[in-house]
Amino acid sequence: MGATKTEHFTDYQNHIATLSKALGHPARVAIIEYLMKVDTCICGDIVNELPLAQPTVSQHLKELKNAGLIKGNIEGNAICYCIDEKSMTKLRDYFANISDSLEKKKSNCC
Amino acid sequence: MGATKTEHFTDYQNHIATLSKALGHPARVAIIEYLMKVDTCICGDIVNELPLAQPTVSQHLKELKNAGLIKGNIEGNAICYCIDEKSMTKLRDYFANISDSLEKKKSNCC
DNA sequence: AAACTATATCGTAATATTGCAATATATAAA
DNA sequence: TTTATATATTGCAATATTACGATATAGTTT
Repeated sequence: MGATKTEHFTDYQNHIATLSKALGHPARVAIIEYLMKVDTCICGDIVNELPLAQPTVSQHLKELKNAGLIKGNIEGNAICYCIDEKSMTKLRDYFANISDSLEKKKSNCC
Repeated sequence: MGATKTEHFTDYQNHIATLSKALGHPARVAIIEYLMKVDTCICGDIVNELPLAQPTVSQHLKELKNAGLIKGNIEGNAICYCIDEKSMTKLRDYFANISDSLEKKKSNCC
């Protein structure tokens, strides 16, 4: 026990969970917001933007990358991280679909 | 160490993280999908829909409720859970905003 | 009241996450 | 080549999450 029983759920459910989980930490939300703000993906200095030590930031970046939310390219001395548009589209579509369905239903029982 | 340093981040970042984290487990994604499917919120039997023991499901429901993703009303013997529309709207808006901004930028450096 | 049903809580074991100091790696600049 | 800079990895302690058996709670039915 202790480990998530991923094998009992569908690939889609696991995928949405993986993407959501990656954003389930304020530091990682902050990283995404910083990547949005800088506009370009040529960006070092993510560490200086966050109130966390360098190894901790590196670890959060790795998790975002593993989940597929960001991409990273080696760019000389620094590394160029940027948001993976596809994953954001996937999340947008998922929640848009739920939101739209709820609006149509208007089952106001709660 | 070990605990998330929420105090260093904005309320908004923490809120998005809380909502995302709640969906960061396939069982909780499955619960949301079930609540969408049944259409009405008069629904017991969530336990029978999931491949997990009753206490585990109860715990997942509690987490979804704490995060504000679902609401629960006592309905006689059973409990009526349903999706909290506001939180889904919030997530939709958040990801729609990111997705739209990325499309406009088209900074195809990665 | 007693039995049944649905959900919650407690206690606990297994596992995962968070955070950071120390250290490694790799490119750039001098 | 040495030094500086940026990022990654390792190792470890503190804390959180996941899962479930046992048990509690609360309403329903008989």
